[in-house]
Amino acid sequence: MELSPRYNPATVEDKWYQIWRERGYFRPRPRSDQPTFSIVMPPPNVTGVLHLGHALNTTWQDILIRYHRMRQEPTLWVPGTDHAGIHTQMKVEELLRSRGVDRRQMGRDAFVAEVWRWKEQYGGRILEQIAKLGASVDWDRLRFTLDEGLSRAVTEVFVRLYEEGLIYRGHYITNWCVTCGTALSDIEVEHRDETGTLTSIRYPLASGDGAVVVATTRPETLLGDTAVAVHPDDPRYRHLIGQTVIVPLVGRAVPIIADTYVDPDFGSGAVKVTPAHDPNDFQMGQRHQLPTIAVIGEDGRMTAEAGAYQGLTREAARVRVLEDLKAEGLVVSEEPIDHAVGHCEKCDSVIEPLVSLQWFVKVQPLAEPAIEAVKTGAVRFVPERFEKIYMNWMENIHDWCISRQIWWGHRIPAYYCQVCGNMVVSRTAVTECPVCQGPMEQDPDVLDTWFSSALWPFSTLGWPDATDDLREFYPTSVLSTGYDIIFFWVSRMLMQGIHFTGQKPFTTVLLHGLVRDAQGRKMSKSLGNGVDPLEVINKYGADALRIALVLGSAPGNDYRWSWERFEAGSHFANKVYNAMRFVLMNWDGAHIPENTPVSNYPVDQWIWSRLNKTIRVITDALDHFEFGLAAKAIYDFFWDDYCDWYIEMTKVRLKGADRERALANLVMVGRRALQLLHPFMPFVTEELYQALGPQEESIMISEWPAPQRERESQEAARDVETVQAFIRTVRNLRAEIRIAPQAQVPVVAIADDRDVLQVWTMLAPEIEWLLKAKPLTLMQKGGDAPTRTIVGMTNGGVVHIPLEGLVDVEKERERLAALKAETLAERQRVRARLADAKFLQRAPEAVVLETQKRLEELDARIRRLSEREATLT
RNA sequence: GGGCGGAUAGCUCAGUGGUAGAGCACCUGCCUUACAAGCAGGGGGUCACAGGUUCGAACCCUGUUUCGCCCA
Repeated sequence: MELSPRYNPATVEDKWYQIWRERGYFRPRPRSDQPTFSIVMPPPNVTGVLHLGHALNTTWQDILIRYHRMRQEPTLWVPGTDHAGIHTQMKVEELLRSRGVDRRQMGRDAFVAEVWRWKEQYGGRILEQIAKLGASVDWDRLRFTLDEGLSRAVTEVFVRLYEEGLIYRGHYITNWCVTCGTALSDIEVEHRDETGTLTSIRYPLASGDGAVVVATTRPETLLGDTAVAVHPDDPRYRHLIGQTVIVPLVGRAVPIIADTYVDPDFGSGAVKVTPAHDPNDFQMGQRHQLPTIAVIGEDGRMTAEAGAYQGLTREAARVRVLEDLKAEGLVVSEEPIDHAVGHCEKCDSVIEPLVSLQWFVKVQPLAEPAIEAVKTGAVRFVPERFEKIYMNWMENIHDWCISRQIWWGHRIPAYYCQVCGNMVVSRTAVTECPVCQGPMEQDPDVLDTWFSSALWPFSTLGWPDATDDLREFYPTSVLSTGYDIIFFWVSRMLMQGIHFTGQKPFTTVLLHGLVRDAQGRKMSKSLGNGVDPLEVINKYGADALRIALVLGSAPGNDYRWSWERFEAGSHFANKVYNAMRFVLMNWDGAHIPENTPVSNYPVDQWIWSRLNKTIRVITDALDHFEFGLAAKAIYDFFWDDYCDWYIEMTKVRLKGADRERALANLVMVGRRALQLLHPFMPFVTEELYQALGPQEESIMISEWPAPQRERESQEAARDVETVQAFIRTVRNLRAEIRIAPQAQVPVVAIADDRDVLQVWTMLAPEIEWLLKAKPLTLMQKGGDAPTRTIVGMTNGGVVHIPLEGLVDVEKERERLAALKAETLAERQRVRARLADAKFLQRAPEAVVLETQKRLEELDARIRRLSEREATLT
């Protein structure tokens, strides 16, 4: 077989992805009584472009999916995209604006049609990118949150919640984005500390008898003040409660009220109350039946209620109000203050709390079972610590504002009579008022995008219909996502899933961290510190990207990307490729059946021991979502054990009579190594597995390897380790005296006893081969020790490299002395430990035995060193 | 203010009661025909600090410092 010495991922990856897809491997195998394994992919935004965070998450999921598929479980991974309401609308609006078109001119229907056109054209991009990663998703089950079926689920949920009294409509204060022109939920607001000015303003008492000073960071809202509040127990103000003050500039007489919300230690201990523009003031307003006067409008400008200030932006109004207050001598003080300011998650403008008519979900009744599910362990977070974060949030949850004043999304299924105002919430369109037969119009608002995402685990499987998919694959097994959307998404899926299906939507919540740059900064467009995964794939291949993302990643931990990591990944892909290329160059292609007789050759038994252990480690790690550990285990096995030792040791047998047996084991172990590696690096492993004469049509559907104890031997493993130590010792000596690796050199080794000699002798061909040791003389202690040599200590004996005429006796003596000092120091430590009665008494027997063995070896080494020193001439 | 996480080799990070690890970087020698995207060898760490528990602590507990995140 002709193979290039360099692995070229580009020629391999697309080919295999297409074949897998055509052959239907991504679809779940037919039903059986076996438990199924299923994941619904977190739907990326249709506007999205793949970034490293997606790549990491997709890789993790694909690893799990491929692993479970190889375990022969019916396995399903559902792909899809999210319509991403505000986000997509903004994007298309921007596009239209560049063409000089405003959406309001177009009208709703034309605009929505435009967004659909955009979606059809670009919405599939991110899916193609996910395919490039090798994601083995079932494309036949591709879903979109605005699909007909999913929209039906959304309507059904809305109507049912409404009927159950868990959805209501009303005038409440909500977070309003003046730029996006819509209400937002609490979690869509990002609070950031900013330095503002705390202005203390004097409000004269109506009695003319003095004044009350209040402090505020938003003087412009004073125009809408309808009270001043103090703490009921504050002795400074107790006598004023119930009195009236005059709001400056507007001259409005408002009461002084008592409310425990007021913090007596903040500012003057008295606060102005603006129910229309502050959530806490709104609450106080409700408690005290205060009027609500909106002085700031939905466009962020002052309303008619603001009188002379009407039409000014809120920022300009702040300046003017301050000027006017100063002119009247009412400003007592101004001092800088750090305080949290809310910003729109999407557009970053400062959020304006406003009172408006919105739809809300009453969350608490839904939250309770969702809390319970995590408490009882029915749903588990990985890593566990996020359960606390989830609980904390859920136990303090607020009602959820779900209406958005935009056009792209699921329209609220509420209809209003244009004549009598009657409202109907309905699964189907209502055109005629059931009360007065007047014309009905649907609510213009759409639902929060997360409302539909919350249904994703069951809506994608066909709910509300009782489909086979639901029966078979719901609850899903794992939900893998970033810890940053636990509140937005995970909590809501749990609530809705349990409420509507009676079952948890998933068993495990697997959380990955943020992907950051090498300096630990978040990736952002403005910093330009991100990297396009496609660029990495083009440069190094998807396999390299995947293994680099997984090596050293752990649930919940942030990941720092760097080109070096990707490069290391591509080196490994190349290593794997070349190892198999070596096997293929030697192998004539003859069938090597899986029931090939067990080899009793120690090196073969050793590699099987290593392989079996690796299988156990990887399997256990994957079962516990320890991707980094699993990847490390196969990486180390492949590179260190299989390549650096097994292949190298096997080369000598490939030249001799034992060639067939060596090859058979090379191939069999190689196949299994590829299988273990397949979930991590699907493409290169398939390419090579096919070349190695597969037992199955594809590695993807081959059976996950099980340890084969009959092929391993603990004794052989120990013997090979003894020889490895021998080889390392000699290599060390050779390096020290600068003997070129390919230069032949005589080696004389003296074993302490017959057992050691036997082990060495048994593997003499490998020793000779790997060390270029010629002649290799193995003997037992007692004969004539060679002179004029340099020596090294190894387990059970001493090795000599004779250097007739080249040995500097003085230098060698120094070297030996240093070595001996080191060994003595170590023996001292080990002896001290063994002299401790408590250690002997309390440490596990195995540890004690190991320590004793170690002391014996150290004793032996010191003996050998002394003997050598004595004979050095 | 409350909570969470990190602090381990020059850099990025694994490890998690029993002799400190990897990748990259560095030094030395090698194109030893699978791989120079490689091989062999090497240097480099009071595992943030202080106490405690333990026969034994990088690992468990307490506190401190410091960086970061989330919530209010």
